[in-house]
Amino acid sequence: MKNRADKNVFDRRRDHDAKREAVLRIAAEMFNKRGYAATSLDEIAQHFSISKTALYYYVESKPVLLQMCYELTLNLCEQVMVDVLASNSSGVEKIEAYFRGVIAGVLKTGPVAIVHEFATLPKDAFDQIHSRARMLDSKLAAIIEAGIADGSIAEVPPKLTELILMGANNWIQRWYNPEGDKTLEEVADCFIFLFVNGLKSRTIKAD
Amino acid sequence: MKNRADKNVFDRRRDHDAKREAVLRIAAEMFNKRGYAATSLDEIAQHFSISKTALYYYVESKPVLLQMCYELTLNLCEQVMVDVLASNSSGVEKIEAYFRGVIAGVLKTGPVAIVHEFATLPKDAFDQIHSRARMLDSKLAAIIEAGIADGSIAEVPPKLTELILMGANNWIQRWYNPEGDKTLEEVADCFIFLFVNGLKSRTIKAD
DNA sequence: TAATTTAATTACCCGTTGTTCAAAATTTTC
DNA sequence: GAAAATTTTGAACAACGGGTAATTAAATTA
Repeated sequence: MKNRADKNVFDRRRDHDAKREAVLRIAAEMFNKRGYAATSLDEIAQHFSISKTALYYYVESKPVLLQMCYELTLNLCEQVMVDVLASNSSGVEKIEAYFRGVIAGVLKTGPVAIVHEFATLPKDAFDQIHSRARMLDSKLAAIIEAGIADGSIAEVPPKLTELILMGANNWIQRWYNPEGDKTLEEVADCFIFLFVNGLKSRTIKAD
Repeated sequence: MKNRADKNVFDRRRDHDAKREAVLRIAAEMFNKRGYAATSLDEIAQHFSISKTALYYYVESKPVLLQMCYELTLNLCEQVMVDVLASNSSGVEKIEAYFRGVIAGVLKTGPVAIVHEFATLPKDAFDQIHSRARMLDSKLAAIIEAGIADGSIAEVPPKLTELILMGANNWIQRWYNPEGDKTLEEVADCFIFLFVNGLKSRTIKAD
């Protein structure tokens, strides 16, 4: 469980930003695995073998910590979305590229969207995060609609499909273990295969 | 938000079991939406307009309440699994039947698996719930393996596929709103279509 | 080495929340 | 209507968790 790399960051060299980032990363990880409310600042501090109070040198408050986790994730997702929209590929290909990018990025760099616990955020932060998340949702749904129009995607309800896809994606963070026997690429491949090709075996290749 | 049917249950007629069940149901719902730690007994009590203390007449403790929610869900899922395994249909069909049954049952009758927050359960309860959940997981994976063998399912990694499917399924409880414009059948249909047929549009039908 | 800045700690406050207990209120039974 | 059983409440407790203040320790600069 103990990550020596993270710990060494706190070995008394002055590197405020690096430490803040380390805190953000494992906070996001713990929030994802156990939930925001169930994760105490004490636990986060213990992970670095420092006192709870020391965290306040890097983070304003627990809600703000959550907010920063969200922002890190949203920055990444939005960037992936921009790249995807810039490409002139078909609808399915865009969906595939988006989730591949998000799975690789979010799970690799650590910080992750601690899915939908933003009730405890300060009002203004909540509004901001919430609208950014909804914007991503609607862009994804729009891609699906466009995919149906361009003939690359079957006739599915776009909004519902988007919710299901996001759900499957969000859940990955709960069980994925970097030290496990599955690489990120394998997870992404399986994810994409399931949603694009489906479980059903096909003797006739359509592509 | 207020459910008059639930509330009337508490109008001073003696029906211990009915009241206990009502508590279980909305507790499960709140746990699912907000998370276990983030849901206080006060909030649950307020939903019925009774005092927090009154809950203890029906429930031993908060952890045990969580445990009972899990058990309700596991009972349902295991029953669906038994039915599915009893049928002599192909692998894909079994997968389809399982998720259709679980989506309909779990989301309709209310009580739901408050996904993976069992860290706070009493040790023995934890072990019990955990092993039952893992048993379901492995049975699902086994169905996928069998489906690959019988030729109805494409060559996917069974365990990974199972995790992704379960994730998508678990997440539904977070966003599904019975008062919304989508029926349970529509959700199940979309879910099944995505995983069985995939997003990709197909002019050539393989079945 | 002294002075200053940066980190981290200890001790403490306070609100929330799970839980208990004795007492009150209500319903049922007789 | 009285007595007994069943519900519900209100007050109080203990533990925990977020947050603050004062203090100490370390590291940088000079």
